[in-house]
Amino acid sequence: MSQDTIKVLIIDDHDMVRRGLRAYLEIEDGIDVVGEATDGSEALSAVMTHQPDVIMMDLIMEKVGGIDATREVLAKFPHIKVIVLTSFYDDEKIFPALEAGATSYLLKTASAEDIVEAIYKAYKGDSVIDAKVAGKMVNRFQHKPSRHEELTSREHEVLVLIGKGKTNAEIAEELFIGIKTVKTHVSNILSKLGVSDRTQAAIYAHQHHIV
Amino acid sequence: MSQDTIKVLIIDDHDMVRRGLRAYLEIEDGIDVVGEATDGSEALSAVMTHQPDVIMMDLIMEKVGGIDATREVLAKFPHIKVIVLTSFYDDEKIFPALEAGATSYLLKTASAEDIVEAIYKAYKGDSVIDAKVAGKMVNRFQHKPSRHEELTSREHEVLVLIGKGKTNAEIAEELFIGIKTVKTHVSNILSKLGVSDRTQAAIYAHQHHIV
DNA sequence: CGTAAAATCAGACCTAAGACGGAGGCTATT
DNA sequence: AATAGCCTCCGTCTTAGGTCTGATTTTACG
Repeated sequence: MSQDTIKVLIIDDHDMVRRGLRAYLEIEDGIDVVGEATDGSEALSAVMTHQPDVIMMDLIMEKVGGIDATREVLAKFPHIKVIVLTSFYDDEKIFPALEAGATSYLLKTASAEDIVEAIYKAYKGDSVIDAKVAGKMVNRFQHKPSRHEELTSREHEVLVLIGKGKTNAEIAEELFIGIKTVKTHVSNILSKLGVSDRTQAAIYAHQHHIV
Repeated sequence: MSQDTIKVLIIDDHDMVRRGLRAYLEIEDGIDVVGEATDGSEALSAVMTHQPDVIMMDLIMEKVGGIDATREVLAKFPHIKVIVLTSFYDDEKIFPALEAGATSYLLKTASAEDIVEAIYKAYKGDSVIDAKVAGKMVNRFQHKPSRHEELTSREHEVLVLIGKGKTNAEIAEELFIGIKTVKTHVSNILSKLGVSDRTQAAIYAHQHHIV
């Protein structure tokens, strides 16, 4: 479409960040910031209004998060490139964002050059992944499908209750099963997660946001 | 000192945020951005170099966090006003920051006007606390000193290890004390936190980000 | 229909965890 | 000098947690 200038839409609830980003991008001849939105819920209409080529997307916003917004936008406009630009790099954010179709994943510690470069690359169809984030991705591919995905639904249910600090007796009562059965589930959970007691399982549950 | 212009130092590891902030402040006649730092470790030297009246301080930075930096700076320059400007508003950040001597606490969702106003107020000695943060403070005063602050340093240490999933034996080994002693500490921790077993204590530790 | 996985329960067994009570040494504050 | 809080440790006792082996029933799938 636009051969020379890339139309960029900024979606971020931090006014300050939008300002900073604009400052970066407005001095670039090849880039034109065509609009802004302050929440994922405004994303779709902003996209329709401004017809951007690239979206700079924050992940954590008041109403609708960036991941959902990305999914929505790409469902209707699959040609748009979404660059995630956020402060966080934990597993529970990165992978859903990429699954939702984000092209690149940058951290807000990125420099102006990094960001400008990422936009040009995204426009060409290339991806830029922050080094810290890339490290996480490597782990993901080297190892496991996040062990707890192997849990059966019942085991998952039990793990959630462990994560809430329930005792076996309480779990049994809550699930209308016997304590012996709960113990069986707990044992299976522990070995599947590769941990050695319920406390570590509870920690696992919290670190993986299963609570 | 400076009757008409307030000298402001920005400390934040997000280049973009620094840009945005500068954009806000540079159009203000009464405010002069005299310098920047990208990490808490640079804070002290930057303060000595630029002699600011007000510091805009991010909390989460690579090496030295904003809370420690605030403490350091105020120890040597108690007349400086520190405005915390961050994305987070959980208990474990807010209160330590205020205890460290921060004057105001703003979120990065704040508008230009909010920030400019906060700087003028801070310079006069007034505080500005974001509404969301203020809500947390009210809770704090209505209720409790976040139970775990009653923990002794040793107990806190033990709680951290519980939060890492260690057994009593492992904790004993790691702290060079007897298992019996660990048990005593654990018992005290449980009753102080108002929980009934180590698993709940571990969950508590994670939810309050003491890990 | 046959098979495999999931869910349920049982008994025997062992151990870590936690409660309770008591106690001595250390340090800081008054 | 004395009080108070913290850290350390001991023994005893009870129970919750966890393993292992094994078994029955239900559910799902080809």
